[in-house]
Amino acid sequence: MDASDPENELNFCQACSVRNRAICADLDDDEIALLNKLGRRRRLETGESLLWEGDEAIFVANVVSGVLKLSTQTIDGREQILGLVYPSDFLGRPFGDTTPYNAEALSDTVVCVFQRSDFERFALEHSRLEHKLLERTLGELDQTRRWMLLLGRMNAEERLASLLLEIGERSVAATCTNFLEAGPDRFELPMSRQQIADILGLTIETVSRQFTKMRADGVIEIRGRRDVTIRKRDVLEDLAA
Amino acid sequence: MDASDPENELNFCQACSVRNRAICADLDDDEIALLNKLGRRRRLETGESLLWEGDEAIFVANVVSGVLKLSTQTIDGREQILGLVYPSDFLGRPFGDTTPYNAEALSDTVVCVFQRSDFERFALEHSRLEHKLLERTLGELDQTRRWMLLLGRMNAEERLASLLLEIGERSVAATCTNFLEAGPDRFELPMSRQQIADILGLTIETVSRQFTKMRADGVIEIRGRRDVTIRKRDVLEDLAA
DNA sequence: GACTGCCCTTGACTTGAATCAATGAATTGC
DNA sequence: GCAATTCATTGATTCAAGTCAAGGGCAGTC
Repeated sequence: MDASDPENELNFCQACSVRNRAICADLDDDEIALLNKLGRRRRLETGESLLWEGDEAIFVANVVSGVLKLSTQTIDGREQILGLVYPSDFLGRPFGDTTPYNAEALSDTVVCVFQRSDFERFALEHSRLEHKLLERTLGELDQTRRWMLLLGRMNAEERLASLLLEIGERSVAATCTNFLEAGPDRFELPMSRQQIADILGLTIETVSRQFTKMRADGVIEIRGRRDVTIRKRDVLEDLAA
Repeated sequence: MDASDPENELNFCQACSVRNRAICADLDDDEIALLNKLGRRRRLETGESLLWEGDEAIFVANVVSGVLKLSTQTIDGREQILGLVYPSDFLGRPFGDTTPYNAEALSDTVVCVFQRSDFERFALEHSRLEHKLLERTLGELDQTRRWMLLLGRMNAEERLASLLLEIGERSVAATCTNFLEAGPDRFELPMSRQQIADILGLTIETVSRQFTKMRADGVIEIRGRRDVTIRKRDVLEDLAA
């Protein structure tokens, strides 16, 4: 048996890298052992989907590593990304019949998956888990609402500035040492220009023009396509306002 | 003592009109009696605020009657309405330090207010309440995310169509018999044109033009400023898509 | 190292919503 | 019952972002 293959570990929770940050954080060893039996690890490759909007809600999951996007679309195919999901974040719709969004891996990803029915039963019996889930859901709601101000009232420049600042924060928080190792001022974009457009409610061309403008103004530096360095954080923060 | 004044009733929960729909619905009589001691009723006049964004989170509340708006704004004053809160809905930010939005009454309103600390203590000890709150928060998150598709990807016509359909549904659900008594096809708008603009991320002029266009197309009928009748529901649903 | 394909960028033009400005209609107060 | 005020509509114009179209550059492959 290969201990480096997460699916083969007998108690993967013990060695879980998000053990102290995910909703399982407050559980004691016995509870963790029980939960461990209910879940299983699953790898997703870049571009692979875990949930489809409108499907019966069968799974819920914790993200162990990687990034996923949550999205929805209009009937005629315009996509809107609803949020990004980083390690230790929770994913899926407990206590509901249908999945309210698509979830697709933006990078190679490992998730810890539970049958929704198993998870719900466990949650109802272990209120500490349910409490953690409540706190997390309330936080997510706050963040989603902040995003509404961006989508409803900000222009293209303000939107991109806000996103860059947020990705900087999140990529540090998610990895503890983000792999470009330069704090929130240097990071790797986890998504394409089109996906950035779908997050910000813009088109790919508008996003590209804003990147060009910010680079021309010396606010950011871009190496390759995805390696971003913030050069004038104060200016960026003013823009995001 | 005047029993019609909610603030003077000894056990207002017993006669509460949202008792079976609010988060208190699953509590037994003993629990209700306890909760009753913690809360107090408060009247708000149209335009009066209950919560201010950024303030320390001191209160949480249930809406008993009336409608409130939740809003936030950019530094330079552009407002975005984050949601409408109807009877039986929950309001405020438990398990968080600061209030994430402004809450203002759109009509004369009665709320059932709790000190956040009291409410949290009660919730932690009564997991049925906490479970209800979790379900409600998850539902709110779903709805907020659906709204992101509107703000990010829909044009003015689609936005107004979506809002009219939603207000129709909500005003029936909230009042059981909405007072114009004609189901989801006739209802009173609980807000001004400016507020509709702030909900939809548009300007008042654009909203007004869309109303005019829908009326000209025979899709809706408007008497006065706020009494709306849906004449061609199918067309409106196609537009909202 | 050139071929291939996919992103991404840039330019030219269009368009939908915002802005600016004026008028009209409803509500409030005197 | 009329003035005052607020709210809503309509028109003219501007502008930011979308659309359409053409290249450019990087990554993988043979």
